[in-house]
Amino acid sequence: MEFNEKQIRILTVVEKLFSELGFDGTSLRQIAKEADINIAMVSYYFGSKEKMLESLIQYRMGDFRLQMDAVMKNDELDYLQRIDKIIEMLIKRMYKNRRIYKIVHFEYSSKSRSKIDFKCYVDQKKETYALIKNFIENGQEAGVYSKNINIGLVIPTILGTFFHFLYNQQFFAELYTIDDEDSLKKFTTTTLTQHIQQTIKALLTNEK
Amino acid sequence: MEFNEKQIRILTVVEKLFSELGFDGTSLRQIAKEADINIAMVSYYFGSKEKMLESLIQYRMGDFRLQMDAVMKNDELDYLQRIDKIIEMLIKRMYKNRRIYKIVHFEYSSKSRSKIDFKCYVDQKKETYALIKNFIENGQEAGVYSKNINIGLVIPTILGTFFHFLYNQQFFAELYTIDDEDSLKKFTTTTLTQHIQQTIKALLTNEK
Amino acid sequence: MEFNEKQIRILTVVEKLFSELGFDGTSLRQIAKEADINIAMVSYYFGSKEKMLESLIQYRMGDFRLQMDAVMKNDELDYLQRIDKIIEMLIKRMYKNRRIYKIVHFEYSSKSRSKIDFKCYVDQKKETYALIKNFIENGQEAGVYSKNINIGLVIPTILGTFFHFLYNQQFFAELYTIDDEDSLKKFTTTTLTQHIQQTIKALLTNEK
Amino acid sequence: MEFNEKQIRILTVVEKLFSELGFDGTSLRQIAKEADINIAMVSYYFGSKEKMLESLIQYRMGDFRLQMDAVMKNDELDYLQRIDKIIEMLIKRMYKNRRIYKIVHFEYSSKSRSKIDFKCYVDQKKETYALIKNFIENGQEAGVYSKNINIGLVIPTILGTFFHFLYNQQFFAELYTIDDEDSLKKFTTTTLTQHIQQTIKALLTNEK
DNA sequence: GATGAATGAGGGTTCATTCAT
DNA sequence: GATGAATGAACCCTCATTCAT
Repeated sequence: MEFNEKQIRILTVVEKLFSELGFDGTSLRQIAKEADINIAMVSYYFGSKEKMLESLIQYRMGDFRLQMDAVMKNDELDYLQRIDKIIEMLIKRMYKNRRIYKIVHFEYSSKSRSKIDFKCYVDQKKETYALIKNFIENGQEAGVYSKNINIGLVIPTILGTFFHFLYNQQFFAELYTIDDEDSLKKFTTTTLTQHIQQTIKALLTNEK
Repeated sequence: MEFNEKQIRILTVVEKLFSELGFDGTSLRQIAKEADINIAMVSYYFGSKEKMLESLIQYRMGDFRLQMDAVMKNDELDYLQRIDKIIEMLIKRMYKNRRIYKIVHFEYSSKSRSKIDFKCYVDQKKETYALIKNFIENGQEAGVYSKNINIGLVIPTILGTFFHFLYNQQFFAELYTIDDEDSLKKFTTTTLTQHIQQTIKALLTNEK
Repeated sequence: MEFNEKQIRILTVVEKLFSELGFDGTSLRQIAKEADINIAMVSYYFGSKEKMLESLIQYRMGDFRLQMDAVMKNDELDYLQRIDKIIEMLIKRMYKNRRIYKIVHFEYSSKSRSKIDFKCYVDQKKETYALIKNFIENGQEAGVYSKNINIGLVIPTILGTFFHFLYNQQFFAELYTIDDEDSLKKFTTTTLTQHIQQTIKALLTNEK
Repeated sequence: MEFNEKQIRILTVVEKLFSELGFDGTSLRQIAKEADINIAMVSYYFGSKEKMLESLIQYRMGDFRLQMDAVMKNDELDYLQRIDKIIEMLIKRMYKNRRIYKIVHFEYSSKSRSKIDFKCYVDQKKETYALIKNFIENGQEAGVYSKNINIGLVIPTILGTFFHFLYNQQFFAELYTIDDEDSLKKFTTTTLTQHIQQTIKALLTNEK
């Protein structure tokens, strides 16, 4: 499905508001006002509020799979360097798309949202899982990674650390003096990324 | 602040609905109906919807600090056994209170909820952080734990892994055949706990 | 009907709030809070909100008739001096009771308030009218006052001028630099009183 | 600001109900029912209950200034005839707009209504005052009117007499056998008007 | 294709009053 | 006699959506 310029303008506003105020906390009036469009446009373009969220997910989740393959098959790097690269890339992706992730995390885990189709999100999760699984298994066969690892839970550790940090940003802001978006981005791409890399490498290479 | 029997009944319903439908997604009428009370009771007892959430947080966050001290000072266990115990306890606590955590995670990270007082939650986070910090530093001084650790990010790794798993439960349900609350609880207290223990221990004891 | 100390305390608060916020604009909660009593006391003591207003009217309108007789029969003063005295007294009375008058003026002229019994107010109006009528007729027989006067409309002129000034106080505040209660009282008892005296005397003594 | 047909229909109902039941005593439901519109229309058209009152004031106070100029500059009439004309016109205007005046008198003098913008009303009052002031001063210079007059209080005397009569209509109904709207109008335009004309002329021409 | 007008439903809150104690 | 707890009804307002144009 293609989106025209106006639809994209709306979706950009929607993403911002949904991530800040939540799906139920955002009204179509706010969206219409902030996007400077008529309120009827929303229903007209997307059908309903729910459908609009689905469109947003689809719009944001579309172009993810491509990047990863490249990294994983890069033969110049060894397995430790490659996991560093993967984590770096995952965090960059999550940071860039943190808004849509927040929306999805919340709505996806709610019983009430059974009407919303999260196929795009789930598909992407499956792909990421498959890629990581394949990568770690190769590392295990190459004798670099420990065999005693619950592969399915590696991604929750990477992503979970990142998002838990993000959702408690106010709390960590004091601890690490993060006071604006720039410092947040910097902390994320340096300190936080390093911590996660360190953690995952320790897990993957630990003997016991 | 003390809560009487009726207030607790309401808060129990509120916790369930808020965690399933979100704060904005839950109406006072739903709460009143499910708790079998008059809708005016909500305002009467708590003042407002926002205050009701604060009361819920206060009610649930009240009795946490006590448990941890005991574990941390248990001299019979060595540092590796103690970190296992701590993680086990943290996960049990989070699992038990997963509903209120979900609510708080979402609302705490929303700009719109600046009116709500999350002091209880933040206080508890601070305490948990202080205890973990103290524990790890002791382990470092004892020469058991590596000195190259970002202590503030250890908790996000523990809690983040757990919650990311939880919020994507539908996804992992297929992977690990989790189909009801019992199997979820079992998986959490065994496989997931073990993974997190393994990860954190690897991180803490890793040389490099 | 007698009122005990607590009832009087309530009625004092009620008079203030009703005159500032109106009957419908004042809630029993506000009254209870300001009078520092339990909210149930209001219904308990007066039966209902409407009955409470009736009690207030009764309480305030009780002791009016006595003062006037004295002035009217004061033989030491001539008819021009006596009308001055009467107007002075009327304005003092109205100023002192301006709050209850405002309430009554509004509610008495409302169709919806047919439930409320304004007997006390009407009785007092009748008496005042009878006294003024008698006084002017005596003045006419004495040849001091003109015979071409609509006696029933003299009181509206006196009271109306006063209340119109009062109800548009904000407007006149600029014109006459009235900025607090003291300056209001001073203006009322001097300039405004003089204007009304001058007007009524001109009317009563005008030949044509 | 222009009002469409439907808005005017609503405002007509609003004026009637507000003047009979008061601002706080009238619910949007009553208005919606009587105007035969959906209750949401009120907020849709005017924004809020308060704004609706402002719109009503604006709607009613819009076209006043024009009439007066004509009368005041009518050179065919002498100063006594002209003050008669002015009073006649003022009373006609007030009678015609008695409802909105009642609403404004009450709400304008209430502390609670500080949110409502009475600019239109105040502006009109200022204009009327300026015109009367100018007219009387001209009469004084022409040697027709006494110089010993508090000009700012002449309008309260004219308007006050009228409104005090109106607000105590129930009382005067007995005295002057006024039992329907026709007899009220007749009394107002004849007897009451004459009384006020007589009073003001006596005041303006009185020597002392 | 796009939109202003309009609406039924429901939102959170406050109301005056009652009743058991 | 006095009061805290409780309630049904109503409050104003906003919601997502529809429909005629």
